[in-house]
Order: sequence, then C-alpha cells, then structure tokens
Amino acid sequence: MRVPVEDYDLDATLASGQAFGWTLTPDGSWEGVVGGHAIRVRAVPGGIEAEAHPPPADWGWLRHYFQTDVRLEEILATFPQDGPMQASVQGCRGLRLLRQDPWQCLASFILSSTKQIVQIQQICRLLSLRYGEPVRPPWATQGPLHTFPCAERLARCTERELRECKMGFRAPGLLDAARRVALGELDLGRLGTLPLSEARDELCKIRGVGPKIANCVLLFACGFPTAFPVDVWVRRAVRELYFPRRRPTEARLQRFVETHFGPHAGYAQQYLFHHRRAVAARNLPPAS
DNA sequence: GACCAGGAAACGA
DNA sequence: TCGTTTCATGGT
Repeated sequence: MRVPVEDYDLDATLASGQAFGWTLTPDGSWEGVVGGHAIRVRAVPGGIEAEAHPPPADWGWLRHYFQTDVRLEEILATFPQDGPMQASVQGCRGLRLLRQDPWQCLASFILSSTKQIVQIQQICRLLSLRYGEPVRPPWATQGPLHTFPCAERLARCTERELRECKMGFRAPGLLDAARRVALGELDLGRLGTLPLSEARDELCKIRGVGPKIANCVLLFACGFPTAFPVDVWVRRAVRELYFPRRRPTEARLQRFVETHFGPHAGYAQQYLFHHRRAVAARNLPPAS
C-alpha cells in the first residue's frame, strides 16, 4: 500500500518522542503495531509505503494514525512569524503529529516522567512483551511483535508485576489508570468531545498524571490542537528563545505558551521540542 | 560518582 | 503561591 503525502518526515516523526512503539530496522523501515495490525512503513518519494498484517480490508485507520490528510503547509502558516519559531521549523520541516490510541498514549506518558526517550521505549517494549498479544507478520525475521497491552489486562496485574517492567515509582499510577479505564470510570473516547479544560481535569484525577502528561494525551491522541505539553526541553527552549533576560515564573510561562502560538500551538510545541533537542545533540555529541 | 531524564505530589515557608 | 524534596532506574 502506498499513501501519497507531501511534507512528511517519517523518520523524524516516529523518532520524535511522541510514540514509543516503533523500531527502526537495518533496511531503513519502521516496525510497529497499530490497531492490532503489525505494520512496516518506510518513506518513499511522494509518500509512505506500508505493509500490514493481518491484511486489512481498508486502510483508513492507517491514514488516520499517520494523519496523512493533514496539510502541513496550512498548519505552519498559523505559527507566529518570529525568529525562534521560524528557525525551529527550518530545522525540521516535515515533522508531524500522529493520532495515537488514547489508552496507549496515556499509559506511555505515565511511564515517561523523568525518563529518557530510549528508556520509555524500553519499558513499553517490556510491557508489550509480557502482557500484549503476539502478532507475527510474514516479514518477521526474529520473534513476533506485540500489541500494547490493553487496560483490562494491566488492571489485572499487581504493582509488583508492573515494577518488574522497570517502571519504578510510576507503577501505581499506571495501575490506577488501567483500573479506572477498565472499570469504565474513565471513558477515554469521550474526552475528545469535552472542552479542553474539562478533559484535562478528567485526566488529572489519575495518580501520577499532572498537566504535562494530560496535555500529551490531549494533543497526541484526543485531537486538541492547542494542548501544549511543557517538559524540560520545551521549557528550556521557550526560556532561551523568548525570555533570554530574566527567567519567568512558571505561571507566566504557562500564560505565554497558551496565547503566543496560535490555533495549532501543540504542533508548534513539537517543533520547539525537536529543534531544542537537535541543538543539544549537536553541541554535545555522544561519546564515540 | 555526579548528573540528568518529554513529572507529579507532598511538604514547608 | 512559591521553591524543595522524594520517588526508581538507567544512561552518559
């Protein structure tokens, strides 16, 4: 299957710390699981090439996940026309936001707090291996891929079992989230129909979920284009670029990001995040 | 060994 | 409403 799309940097998007289940294979394609299907995707001229197993009847769910109908040009045009923002866009033209499954996204970001991206990937992989369902596509050379475990399955785990997946103090939070979702106490599918602040309040009832993680879920999975997660990298970027003199209070910084970046502030945030990390990687090259 | 990582919550001032 | 500390684990 070939999905035509312009302005799409697949590699940057899948490696950008918004989804943690993708693996880059030696031949340059990405393997993952979306909607119960094992997927292999690669960037090709003019679009994305995908294989799926089991073979799907239609591919709408894949276009939805990758948001290939979104016109990036129109989104970038809404960004503030200031130097810092334009520089961030120039740094990685084609970076995109995915539309993830809300439960997987919520669980992943509960596991993300004060963890590096590679470690989050490691924990998610371990969880999937132990509690997800195996999917064996015909192209798999090694073992099968695994779905991300559903809330009902994780709700049946003990805290000790979850801690064995290296998540440390985040285990109670994940368990709390899984139980709320499994019991129907929290309807993730409904969040997208609520006003932003109400949806955020719902998520923040979960232990270990504060504004940052809630905003990640609202932006990456629930379709709120102005949700603006502020993590250490984005805070660093915004301070350096927009408050070079004195450092603003947290409340001041919050007000700024909510008003300055326009109707697609969440997208702008992803560019700031990616660009600031790229600068850090350039200034501090990894030890051989 | 010190320091940090896509944070949140409990605490004291 | 501020800043500080603690939580668990692994990488640099």
